[in-house]
Amino acid sequence: MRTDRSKKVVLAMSGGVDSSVSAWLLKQQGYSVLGVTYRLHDLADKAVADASAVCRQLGIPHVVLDLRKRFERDVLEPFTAGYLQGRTPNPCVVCNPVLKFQVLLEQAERWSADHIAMGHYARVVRHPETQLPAIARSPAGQKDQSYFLYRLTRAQLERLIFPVSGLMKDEVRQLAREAGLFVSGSFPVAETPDSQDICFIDTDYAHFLNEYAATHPKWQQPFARLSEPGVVIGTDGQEIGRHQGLLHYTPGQRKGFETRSIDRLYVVGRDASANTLVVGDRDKVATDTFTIEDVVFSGLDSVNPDRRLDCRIRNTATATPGRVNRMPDGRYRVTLERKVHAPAPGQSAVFYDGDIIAFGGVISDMT
RNA sequence: UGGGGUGUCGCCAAGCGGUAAGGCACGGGACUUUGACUCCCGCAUGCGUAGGUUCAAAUCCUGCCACCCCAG
Repeated sequence: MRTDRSKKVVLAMSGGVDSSVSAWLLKQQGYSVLGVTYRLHDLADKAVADASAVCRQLGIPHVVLDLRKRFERDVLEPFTAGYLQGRTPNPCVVCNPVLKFQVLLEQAERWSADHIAMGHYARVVRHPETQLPAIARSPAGQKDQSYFLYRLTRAQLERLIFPVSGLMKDEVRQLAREAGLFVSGSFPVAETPDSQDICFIDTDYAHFLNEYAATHPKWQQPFARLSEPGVVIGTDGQEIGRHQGLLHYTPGQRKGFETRSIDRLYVVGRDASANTLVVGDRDKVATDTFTIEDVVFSGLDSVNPDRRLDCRIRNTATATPGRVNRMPDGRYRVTLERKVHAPAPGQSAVFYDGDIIAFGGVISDMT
């Protein structure tokens, strides 16, 4: 007799603590679990081996999907193109809805499962006003990952389960210990390090982009240009130092260039045509207004200019209250109650109604 | 080779006789599923060079070297 669809779930597994404990929890709750591990790039071998070991231990089926082609097309290409346009892209924000969660949905269809699951620290709730499904912040505070999930589609949200959503990170590690989970090489799951930085880069992004460009002829020329050293100027236009190639800088950055100033200086802007880097004092890169585009609504399906919401322009920072106003061209103008440090075109601004994500968009302009 | 000025870490730069501040860069950590920011730690046995004065000199004196400016 076939398992009831409503008790079947497809879970993405990375071999880390969060997804491994998620698998264990789902099984405890009586779900029939299918573990899925993605091969997104060539750094994925360990994840595949580790996830496989956990699945074997839990006695759940495990499939490995080679998504390298899709990942390159849907994540790497836009990421690379974004840097070329002088933006500061956030690959995770794209990868989640377009690839990771979408593939789970596809796999759930194939496996006749009603649910998909991820080991993220976030909750899925319904907004009390609209009854729309939306991501909400995790009670785990510091570890909350809701910011990276604001672009998930309604279809993805409707089926989504976050098994560790009510837990703190150390509680998850404790469960891993109690469950006696091990990854490959008999290394305890509880001791695996937290993931951090871009998953497909093991050096730094500038290094990665140059190598990527080297193997993709169409990118070679433009990236060579972005790697040419040039002049650093102050906001008054005076030359005060040298930079090592505009590719290495993003708004608000303080490091990586040399000046003959005795002050701490931050990247204010880049002039690609003149190959100059403009730097200034910290207050020069703080702003309380900017524009977002490509907006995705979640908990709310529209927004009133009077509505006060909490804005996050990066995952880690505390939120800043503010309002948004729809412009004739479909973009939204953001006005915050306090200045924030260096919002960058290409980065995302996510608006929360309390703990629930109302909507979010991509920063397009600093004005 | 007449006059004036300057030489302290890769870059700025304090110090002005009492035993080398600070900022940037750089290296290492913390933080971080994006870029950044932030926070810790490290970083000149030596102050252009050779002597001298002094209990004690980057700080005073002298020679030399280098660079800059003015006057040729």
